[in-house]
Amino acid sequence: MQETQSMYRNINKCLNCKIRSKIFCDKLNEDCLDQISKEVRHENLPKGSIVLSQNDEIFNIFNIIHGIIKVYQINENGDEQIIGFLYPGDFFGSHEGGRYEFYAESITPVKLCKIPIKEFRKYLSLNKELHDSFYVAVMNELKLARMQINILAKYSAEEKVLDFLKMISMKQVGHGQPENPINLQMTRSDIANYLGLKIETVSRAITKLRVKNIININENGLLMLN
Amino acid sequence: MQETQSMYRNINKCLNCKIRSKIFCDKLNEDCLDQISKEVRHENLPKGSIVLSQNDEIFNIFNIIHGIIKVYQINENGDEQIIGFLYPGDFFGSHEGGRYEFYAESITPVKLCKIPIKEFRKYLSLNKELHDSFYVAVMNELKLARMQINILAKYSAEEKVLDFLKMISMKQVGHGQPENPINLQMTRSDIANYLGLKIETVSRAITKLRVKNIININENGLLMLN
DNA sequence: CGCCATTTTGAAGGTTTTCAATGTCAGTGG
DNA sequence: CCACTGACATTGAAAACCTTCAAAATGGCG
Repeated sequence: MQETQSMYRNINKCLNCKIRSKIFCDKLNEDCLDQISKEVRHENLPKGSIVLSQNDEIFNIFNIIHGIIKVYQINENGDEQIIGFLYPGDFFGSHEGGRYEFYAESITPVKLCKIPIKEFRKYLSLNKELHDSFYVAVMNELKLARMQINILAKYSAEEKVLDFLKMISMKQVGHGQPENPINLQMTRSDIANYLGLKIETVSRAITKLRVKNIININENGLLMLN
Repeated sequence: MQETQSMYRNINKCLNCKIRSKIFCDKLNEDCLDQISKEVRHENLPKGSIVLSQNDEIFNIFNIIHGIIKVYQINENGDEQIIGFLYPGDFFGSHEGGRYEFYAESITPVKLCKIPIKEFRKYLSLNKELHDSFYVAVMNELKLARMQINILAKYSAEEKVLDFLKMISMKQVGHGQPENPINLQMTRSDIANYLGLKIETVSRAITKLRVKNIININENGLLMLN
């Protein structure tokens, strides 16, 4: 009886997963979903939780069901460098070499789907579609990294901030939110770090954009005026 | 007779490939190497050749046997952004979505191994080790992209240039050259573009490093004095 | 309400860029 | 053989931009 109930819950967890259509799990058939849902755990974490740490051994990979994660590396000088903000439907935690290559920290309360890497690898080798889908996800990471390179190398502070706002707007759309208003859950400090600027410079850039009527800030949040 | 000779040449091409130990082809057994060597073409191109173009349909992927390739994207503003320099043993040309995501241009005379993507995919799906090896190569690209992000976001012009020199030195070692002297085959303009600086700033940074006795430039090339 | 953390604003200082000129080097033709 | 040319690199000075340091304003939360 309890067994049945447990299985029922498990099936629900993956089969009825809100973000499944957006991720590689979409490639799994009902049987697979049934099986893997016995292995995955859902975790609710408060804002500011370190989900995984650079150089730690990889035991799990994660999908974001709800909330926002910031991803950063500590470089050889001991400086923190943010390399991405992840939204519902994004995954993280798979790296070559057995160890995580960055820190992942929640900047809002989050709900995560935690998949043991060992189980996941099993499904990867069994399911070619899953494998391909996973490859697409990695290539997408690469695409995002190169977008960040383009922003860092080319643009002025004002352009960087504007581009950042557009990117966040797109991320929102990606998980079913409206593109406007833009909900900046991260601090100015995080934005500055991501863009290779100082916090005061980001603040001034936002002010300039406001004065130029490119954006507007009111009680509803930050609005893009195009 | 001619058939035999042709096959013999083909076997030689992959089996005796100078860079095989450094790339995913290393995972193929002799039978596979024999088969695939019938599909690959070796191409010798002069300096300044555009090997592939952003947004073009993908027909081939490439391994570098000899020479140096620069890889760059044209962003929405029409600006060129260099995202990497590739050396013998590096591969390029595989992207998600069926179209190349960057330009690849030789900055020295190059010898390339050109593999039809269709054939390559066939071997990928047949050979799990090859698949894994290929995945490692993609993850390595991601690692390099993130190194570039760290350099672009954090460092001063002088630190950027010094880091660039170290990176090129490592690349040299990676394909069997000594770490010193550093052979800068790319122009100052390319270095500046890669580092998000102007050519004059790169030039000044190199001068500063020379004055500080961190590097030395003589008829042998650029020497790192550590 | 008042505290603390975060954000904004101001002014001075520092670094990089811009514009301009000079220097270097390889290839070409007189 | 040497001057000329064009591409690339270096240097100088002024301007622009970003950072630093300092102070004021804002906003969430006990």
